[in-house]
Amino acid sequence: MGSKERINRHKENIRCNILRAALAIGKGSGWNSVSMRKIADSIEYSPPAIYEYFNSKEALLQELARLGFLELSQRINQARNNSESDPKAQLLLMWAAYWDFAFAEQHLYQIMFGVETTCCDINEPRTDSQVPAALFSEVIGLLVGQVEKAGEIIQKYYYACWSFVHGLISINLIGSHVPQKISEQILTEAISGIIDTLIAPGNDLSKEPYIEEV
Amino acid sequence: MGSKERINRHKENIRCNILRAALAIGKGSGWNSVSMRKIADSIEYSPPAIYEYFNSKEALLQELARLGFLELSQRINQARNNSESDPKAQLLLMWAAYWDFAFAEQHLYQIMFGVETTCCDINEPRTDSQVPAALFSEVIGLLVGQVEKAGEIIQKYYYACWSFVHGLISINLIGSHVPQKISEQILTEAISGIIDTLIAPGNDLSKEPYIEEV
DNA sequence: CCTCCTACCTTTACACTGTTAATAAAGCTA
DNA sequence: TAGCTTTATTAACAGTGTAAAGGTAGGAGG
Repeated sequence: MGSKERINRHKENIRCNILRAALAIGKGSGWNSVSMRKIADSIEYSPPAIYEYFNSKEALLQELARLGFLELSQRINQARNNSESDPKAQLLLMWAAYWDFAFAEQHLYQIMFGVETTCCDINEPRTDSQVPAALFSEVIGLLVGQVEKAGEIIQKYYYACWSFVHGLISINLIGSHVPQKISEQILTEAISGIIDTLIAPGNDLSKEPYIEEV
Repeated sequence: MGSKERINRHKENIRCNILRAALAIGKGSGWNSVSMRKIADSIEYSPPAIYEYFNSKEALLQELARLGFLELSQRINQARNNSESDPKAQLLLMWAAYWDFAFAEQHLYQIMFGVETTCCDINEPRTDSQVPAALFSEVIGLLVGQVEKAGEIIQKYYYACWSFVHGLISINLIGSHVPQKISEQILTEAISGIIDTLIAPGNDLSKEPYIEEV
């Protein structure tokens, strides 16, 4: 009864080919021109055959985005493990990894965070997309220490860094002719600056208005 | 021959109706479901009639985006004029105006900066979209003063602020459940922080690597 | 006043799109 | 071998952007 596994392997293979084809078309001609028929053409199947593997085009693209988050998380994790144990240095390298991913996989980044794609169905858990946040938060936690309301402080600083990095990436991807070198310089300086305000002694974070209400 | 003007007025009116209809549909059901036929239905014309006024659907949406940039620029300008003449206070209010616009006109903001829409044709000048940058740069220039390489410093700080604000807005629009109050707090603190590093005495900006090469 | 011409608009049509229903073929199970 | 399940196909539907052809009304010139 090994045939069952062979068939499963075969199906998995087709599924993978579909994803690969979609990604290739997206990279080559933009996500707008990705169509079920073109994918079908590419894998030499009829268009409805794809629906055996994905419920809809939207689901297919979401799966691609999910794989993107997997890869992104891996890169961030790797950046952390490859560096010394100083949390600030770790954070800088992790954000650099995020940055590098966004440009190495521009098209994946677009469906992961593109306005039109992601904002629609927030019903489902989307756990994979939350892994990066967890990774960063953990390291930020090392800097914050065991203070009161640490969770909220961590969240706040994570969002601050993420906003900055994501914004800088978006602006670069849109094509606003900022030299990449300058962007990278802005990136490291800003992240470094945010972290410094975080670990500055005497910076009583608990004085923030929204935390005040105990 | 005043009829010529009446006709022109009439045409301008139809053109305006088309834009209004497109915006209404976009606001109501998302930009993906905006179609020439629905617009035509809404203004009670046949679909090809729209092509008398806009060369393509893309051009129509781009015109909407252009109007968005006009409105945005107006708001930023107003924020500056309504405030005292302290450049830092001005900048904070101007970015607040940018922020408010993004949420008051979420859908406009999406076509103005949506990944898929904007990144395609950068051939044309897109002058209207560059007005905000000019407005901010002017005020940043007041803080920088008449130092060497002022232009590059201004550009750098403008991009730093813009990235941050745009990133925070994007993340909020995507729907990542950050309480808006916290976002606004992050916003003002970060912008204020960036400006402070800018006007900090002894902060020799000309020491930056990319400026060094005289 | 009549003709012509131009601008505007509609109908029709084409080549696409995502997706579904009906159908055929192939392979495993009994 | 008979039947059932799985997998793929063809045909079709509703919708998309857009181009070409046709008509119709209103102003211009005789």
